Amino acid sequence: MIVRQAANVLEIMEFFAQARKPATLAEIADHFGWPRSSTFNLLATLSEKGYLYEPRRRGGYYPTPRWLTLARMVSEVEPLPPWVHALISELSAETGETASIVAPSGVMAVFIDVVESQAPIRYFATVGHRIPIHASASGRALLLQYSKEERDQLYRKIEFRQYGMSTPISIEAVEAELRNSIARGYCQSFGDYSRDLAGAAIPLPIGDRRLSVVVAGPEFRIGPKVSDVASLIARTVDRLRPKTAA
Amino acid sequence: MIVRQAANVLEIMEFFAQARKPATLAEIADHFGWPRSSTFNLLATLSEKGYLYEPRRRGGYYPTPRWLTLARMVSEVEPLPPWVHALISELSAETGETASIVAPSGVMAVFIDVVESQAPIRYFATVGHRIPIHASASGRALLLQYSKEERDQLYRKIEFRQYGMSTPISIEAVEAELRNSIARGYCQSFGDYSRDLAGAAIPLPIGDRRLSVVVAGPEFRIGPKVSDVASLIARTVDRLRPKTAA
DNA sequence: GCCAAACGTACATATATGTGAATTTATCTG
DNA sequence: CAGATAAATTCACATATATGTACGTTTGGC
Repeated sequence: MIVRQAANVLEIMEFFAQARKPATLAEIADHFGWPRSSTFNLLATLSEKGYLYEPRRRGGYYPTPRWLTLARMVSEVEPLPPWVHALISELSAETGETASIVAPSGVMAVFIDVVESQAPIRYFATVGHRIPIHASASGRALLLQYSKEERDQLYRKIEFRQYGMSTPISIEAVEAELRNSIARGYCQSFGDYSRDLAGAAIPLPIGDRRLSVVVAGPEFRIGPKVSDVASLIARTVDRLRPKTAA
Repeated sequence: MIVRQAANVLEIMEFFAQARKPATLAEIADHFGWPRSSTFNLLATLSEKGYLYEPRRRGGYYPTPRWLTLARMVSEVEPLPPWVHALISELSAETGETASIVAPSGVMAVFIDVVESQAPIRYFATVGHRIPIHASASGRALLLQYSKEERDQLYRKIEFRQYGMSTPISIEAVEAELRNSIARGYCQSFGDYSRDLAGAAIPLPIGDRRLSVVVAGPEFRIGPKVSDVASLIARTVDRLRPKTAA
């Protein structure tokens, strides 16, 4: 069950991140198609808790810096080493595609750092974006770091659906693709989950964290050069990763 | 009306900001005394939206860096000029008390930047903290920047309550205190709202934003030296504020 | 390797909550 | 400056939602 008002808080936050300016109750209510009265209650709650304020008289609401304070406190724990962000910046610059760091979350894979392509046609991903772990290059690069038992446990929770033509729709199909990936030296996906989207990924264990790096973009651009992209990723990781790292 | 599940999202976020480590469903449910089933729904919602993930197998939930991404986007708009944070850092260091920047929000005043005292007994305030605008030194320093008409409009919404012995409980009392503040050259408060708490504040208009600076601490420490603190604030502002500023 | 205890998940139902209509308050216009 | 218009707020009621209960799953102890 989805908790509506919890989701609404996030929607409001995303709204302000886009709008980048204060918004009145009416504007927010209209934007989301919410009743004014409900919007009033929500905004009042967020204000009361110190997360929204009215910077100018009658100038509407805006988030307080409290979000930033909290987000910083939370993100200071186990921050990604700086070379990891440098890695995807460089990969994105070199390939012209979107490069990301991905972490596991149950049966899903979550983007935890993203550098977007600058191309007009590009893979649009954001931090927090989620994709099925078994139906994506980056996800399978995570699965490669699991033991067989761990994978088996996961498989039981996965609901196999045919997202695209090449989606693996059985445990055996996933395991086969994992074996191929090992042989190939990297993971790849061609529209497994999102149409027209292709990507190359490799595992990126950091400390005891199981992460992966992925470069993804439209199939017609990535397709011809997957293996080049994959080896670029591998070489760049080799170069940037501190030699002493665990 | 307070929207419970909206507030709960914030509580969870604050919980993680304190805990600074992943927490399982059970831990979170127990911490707040929430039913497991409700907690499950909430966590599922936050996960689905990409704000929570499970970094390790069976290692519990933790916020994704998405919070940070959004908070940054939001806070990049009209950031406080760097000298403003330097101002309160210096004031806190010099006085040993908590120094803050405060903004108006309806009948309340909100802390938008805080440097906390290092003293064992200190004023504990955080960004997002709210106090009644009429019953605080910093709030009245905001009111001084309002026109009489604007103040009158505000007064109608204020619910005058006797928070402490010196709380102004009428429009006339507030106006009188504002006159005193002008004569004195700064605003002060002795337990107007919080017991044993005293502070000195002055207006700090920045661009078209009406802000104020306040130094606050326990009455026994601040009391004897309010006017010294106030003039220190004024001098420091004069020194740090760019001369060309609007 | 088994058992027990803890944890995570699904679902029907009572209830807290979101909503539409009405009221008050503020802003715009001529 | 008054009348009109739009926004913000309040409140009672129907309904969507949080929860108690029950079930399945995982883990750690022996």
